Amino acid sequence: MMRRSKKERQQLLTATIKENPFVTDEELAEKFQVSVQTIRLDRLELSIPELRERIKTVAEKRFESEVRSLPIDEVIGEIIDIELDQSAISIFDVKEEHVFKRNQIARGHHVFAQANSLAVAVINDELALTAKANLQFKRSVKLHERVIAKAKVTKIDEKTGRTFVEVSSFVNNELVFVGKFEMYRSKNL
Amino acid sequence: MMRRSKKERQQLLTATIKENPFVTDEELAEKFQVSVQTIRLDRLELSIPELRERIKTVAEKRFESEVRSLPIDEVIGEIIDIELDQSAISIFDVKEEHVFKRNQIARGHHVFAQANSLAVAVINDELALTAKANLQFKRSVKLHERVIAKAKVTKIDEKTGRTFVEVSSFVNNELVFVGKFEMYRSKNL
DNA sequence: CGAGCTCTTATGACTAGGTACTAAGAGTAG
DNA sequence: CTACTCTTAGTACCTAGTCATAAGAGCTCG
Repeated sequence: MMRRSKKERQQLLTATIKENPFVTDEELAEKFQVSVQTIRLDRLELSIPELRERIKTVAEKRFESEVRSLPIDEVIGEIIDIELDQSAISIFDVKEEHVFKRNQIARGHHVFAQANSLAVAVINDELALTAKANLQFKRSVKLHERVIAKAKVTKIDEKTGRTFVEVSSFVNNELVFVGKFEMYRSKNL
Repeated sequence: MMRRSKKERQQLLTATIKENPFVTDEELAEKFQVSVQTIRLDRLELSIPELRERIKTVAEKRFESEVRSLPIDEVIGEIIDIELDQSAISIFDVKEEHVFKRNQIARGHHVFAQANSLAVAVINDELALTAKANLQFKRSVKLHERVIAKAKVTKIDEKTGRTFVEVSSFVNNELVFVGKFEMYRSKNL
């Protein structure tokens, strides 16, 4: 890489670090064919923190998002009340990561996921899977709204164990979603 | 925290670091009421790397998963073919994070999410939302399986713009999921 | 032409959070 | 009593920096 003007170098520097925060001053000096000191002055001017600070920031963000995405692994939304094989209630706060950037409307699959995982959770069995579902998205859910999903077990087929769950989701008492789920369970009752 | 035996301390040490990799030897020494050297000997014995290495690892993992979770923000699964307002195909590889730990079966909402986001994507409009959906989970999808979802636009209501999309998902040519979506779009045609 | 300016490079002292190694003391078991 | 484990201490060294100071090169303005 040939030598460039200060301005040009600093622009490239910013871009380079943004793309790969794991790069050291020495590597950058090599890349831009300037001294390490120059790179440090550049970072100072551009308020770019040192390597270890950058790495730490990246790691911390991962740790934060880890916590956030962990419940996704089990139940979407927080279950606040449950009576197995009868009913359950969960709440789900719509955050930035759940909406379309363009219009701040929650993606359908998140609303569905809350309802679906509540339908799974309400079933008193180790294995519960969704067999069929009938969904109606009544109105769109927006960023920062709190969705309260209420599941009610409407019928359990005594022979097959097929369980029918109806989930209604509300935002401020307004119905936003209704889902009828037919659930499969491993053990018969 | 009172002093414990070496074994006990090392177990707690492992747990502590696992829970919070950002802790320094000095903080650990304080916590366990031993010298910093003892902590270092412990880490050596337990093959626990130093703070900066730990942080780096966390950061690197985030960087890897960044790439993986980025498309999640837009479309679940990778779109490999699309003809707007006609049809679309996407593939979705089922990974650890998509399955129930207990039985390695993919959670329904991931299969739904792939289909739903494909239904959204196929629509030639800035704003497309799911109004209704009818789902059938034909058989369970397991870890490491590759789901190929095919969406077909079956009808577009010329007045309202309501668009009907049928999505069929396959694993090795075997039908695993069918979804009928009624989609809402902002602009009439 | 020289003074002042920016830019670059160098140097030295210091920092955090370590590694690697040596040494020494306390307590315990055989 | 000796041998061993465990713990603590201290030293030299490392990386990837910070901060401050100094000096030289190249340009521009009067």
